[in-house]
Amino acid sequence: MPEPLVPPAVPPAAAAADAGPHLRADARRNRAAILAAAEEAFSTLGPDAPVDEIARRARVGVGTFYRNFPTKEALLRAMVVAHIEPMVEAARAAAADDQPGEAVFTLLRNLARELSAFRPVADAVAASGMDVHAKGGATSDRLLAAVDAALTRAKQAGAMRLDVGVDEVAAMMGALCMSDIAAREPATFHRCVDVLCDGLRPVRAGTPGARP
Amino acid sequence: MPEPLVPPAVPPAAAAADAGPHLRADARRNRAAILAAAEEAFSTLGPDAPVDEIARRARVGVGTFYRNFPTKEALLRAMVVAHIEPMVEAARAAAADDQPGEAVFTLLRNLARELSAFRPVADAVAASGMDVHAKGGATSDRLLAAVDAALTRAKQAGAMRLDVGVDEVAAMMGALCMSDIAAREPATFHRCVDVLCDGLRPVRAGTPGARP
DNA sequence: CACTATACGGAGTGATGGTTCCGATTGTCA
DNA sequence: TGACAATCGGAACCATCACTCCGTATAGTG
Repeated sequence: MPEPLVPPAVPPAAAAADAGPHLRADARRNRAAILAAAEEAFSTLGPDAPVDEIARRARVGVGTFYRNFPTKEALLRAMVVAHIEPMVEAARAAAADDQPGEAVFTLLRNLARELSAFRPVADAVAASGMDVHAKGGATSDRLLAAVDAALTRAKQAGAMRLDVGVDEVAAMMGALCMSDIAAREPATFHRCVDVLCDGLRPVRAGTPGARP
Repeated sequence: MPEPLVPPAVPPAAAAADAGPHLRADARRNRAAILAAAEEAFSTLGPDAPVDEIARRARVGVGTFYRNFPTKEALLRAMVVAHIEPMVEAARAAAADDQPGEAVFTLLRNLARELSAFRPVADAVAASGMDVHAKGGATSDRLLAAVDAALTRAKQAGAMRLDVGVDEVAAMMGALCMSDIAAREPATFHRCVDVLCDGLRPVRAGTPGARP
């Protein structure tokens, strides 16, 4: 629990990208610009896009960068939560859906899309030494838990085979979305996601297998 | 074509890690030591292990490093072919096997093992800018072709569903083996490979789905 | 065993990138 | 509107890293 206590009576301040309690208008604008620029820079320039370049794209000096994020790692952490939070929401919604069967599969397809958008950031995180399973642990655990809940409900509804767990699903989804196939061959990528989803459905006798 | 002409009548010199035609004994030893050290360094220190560190682990000066490999990229290329060549062999053997059905699946399991050993190198290649689909293109294309042949024979033998191609198989195998699940959770990883293989078998009516 | 071509080691170089510092600028409140 | 405090910009700093150079050591040969 990083937040100590007494959140200063400004509960839902900025949903955009949770900044501190009371930033000056330009500061807030700059912070958002930096986040957007970083997103673009990592996508375009690869996992180790320089800070100077990110600042340049945000039309901001490096000084401003380091006032908003004490270190490059801090920026990455912020980007991670910005990406993962919506996924957690989606997973929770799917777990609460009253048609759990189809909900998981649409969830998985949505996660596939968002995870592959997340890839450049994940690569940057990996390249910068800090490993996700220590730093972002809390966040990614929450995602796993939410997905697990959705899977469980789908199993209860008989829409999913029982002999695969979150670990396997997460591993395969993660692997697929972090691979460069997602960016390079969208068509093949979607085929793979579909195959994966098909593979999660319970094996029914008499299912016609191959399409012509 | 970097080699001009007149290879000095020493055709099959070194199979270990194709060095030049006639190196002095210590030079040859050092080259091998560097390759081994690099393997270890990339595994331990991550994709951008410094050249100095590789040389140190090989108990060799940086000068020696650069005499054996004109550039870090050259080292990476050498490592790539060193990894991929045996896989090509294995794939060809599988394609020539007289039991194509089971041969593909053991091939895939072996490839899974060797691909995950290859991962640190692949990451280093990716991190160093040069992308595999241009530089190592020739080599990886040969691997793809060999695997394709094996798949085709398996399909002819009726051991594999017809509606997936090399692209899908390569994408999923690559994704799975390049993900960190292989290193972090070997058990889960093997489960996933098994699931993938199962998914490639033709869908037979009446197959009992979930194990208890 | 002596001699020479070849290989060795590691200090030095230039470039790149993360981080700091401080004078100039600008938003905000009285 | 005026003044203060917070923010801005970017030059400067330091560490890291790929790569070069050159004096020294050694393998291979007659």
